[in-house]
Amino acid sequence: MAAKTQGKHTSMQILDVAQKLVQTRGFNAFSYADIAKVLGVTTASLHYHFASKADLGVKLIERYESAFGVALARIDRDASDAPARLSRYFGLYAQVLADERMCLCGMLAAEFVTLPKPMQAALDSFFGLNERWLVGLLEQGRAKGELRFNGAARESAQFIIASLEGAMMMARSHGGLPRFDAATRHLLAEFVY
Amino acid sequence: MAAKTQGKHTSMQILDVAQKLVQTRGFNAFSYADIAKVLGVTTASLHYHFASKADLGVKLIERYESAFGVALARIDRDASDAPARLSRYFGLYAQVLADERMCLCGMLAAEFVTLPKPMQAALDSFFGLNERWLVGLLEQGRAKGELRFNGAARESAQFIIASLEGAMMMARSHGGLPRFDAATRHLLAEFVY
DNA sequence: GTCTATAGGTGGATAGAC
DNA sequence: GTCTATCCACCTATAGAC
Repeated sequence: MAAKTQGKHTSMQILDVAQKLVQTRGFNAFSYADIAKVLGVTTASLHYHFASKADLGVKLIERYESAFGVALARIDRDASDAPARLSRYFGLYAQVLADERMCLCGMLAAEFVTLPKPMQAALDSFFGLNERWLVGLLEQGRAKGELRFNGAARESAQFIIASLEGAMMMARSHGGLPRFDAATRHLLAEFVY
Repeated sequence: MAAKTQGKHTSMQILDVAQKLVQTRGFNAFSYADIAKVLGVTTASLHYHFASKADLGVKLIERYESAFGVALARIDRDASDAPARLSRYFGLYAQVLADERMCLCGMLAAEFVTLPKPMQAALDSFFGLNERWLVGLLEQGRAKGELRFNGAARESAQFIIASLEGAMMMARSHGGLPRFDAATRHLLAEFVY
């Protein structure tokens, strides 16, 4: 741990704190002052790193999608059959909820109409990534006889995403992690032979 | 239409406007000024009818739950078999979405941790009503051989509620009514013989 | 019941010193 | 990069006249 880590530090810390705030309270219910309090800096300093709240929001989503992409690649690498991959995919969401957070993009989806356009576009991208990955998994799984579902894979993919986000949202206020786990068992029972 | 409707008017109008605002923007993203603008009154006047925003929020949920209870009773009266009742139940949600609104309580569930305690308690009550009604429907349907599901009815009821709220939330920003309808077809296919 | 006026607070954001 | 100081818009809420 010698050199090589200048500047990155603060921006990353800001994103970490902001992400947690959005995941727990929502984009409209946190302020620069909230972040500043946690990090012991002033709001003016935050504006140096992220000129506007909209800018911060976009960066938040982009980083989240990027990390999600890495996690999906790891699943593809480590798990070979479709049922195992699907189960691991559900596990990604469960991990977030176990930390008492809502999915960043699920929370933002609820606030969608109030968000700046650039954030809406970034959200489209995140859900697009999820959908494409799930569609690939579902089609491959069905072809191999590992998964079952009727109709277009896209419809089932959208249903799975919506159910996961909804289960997360409801679990956070009513039922906790057990309720979410029950939901994923439900989905696995439906899609896995 | 002669006498008999004094005072009720404004309070109801306020609730109507506020409800639409919460359903589209969320509780944290609307203000008394927004309501005042629509109704052509001042914010001071609104505080006469609802002393605080928290008070308004509670009344909003209570009225919503009350209307929901009436709708459920109507379903029980008009539809006799479980599949028809389930389908009608989904239709309640679809109607809300068709007006480009989120379920009032689904939206508030996303904001749960930021809400005043009395609003949280009112939300508990709303979801309790939904759950109990669904549990009754599911158990009766299974007993009659009209519906199929494994395990406790409560788990399936919670799964259905979460899926509906999630599908609504996602449909509002990504996919619209067709996506929600696809989700309900998915659920019907799963639970109905 | 609705108004004017205003209090007291917080929001995001900027200028300029260090 | 971080600070102090500040702007201006908006928020919830109240007092008191009408």
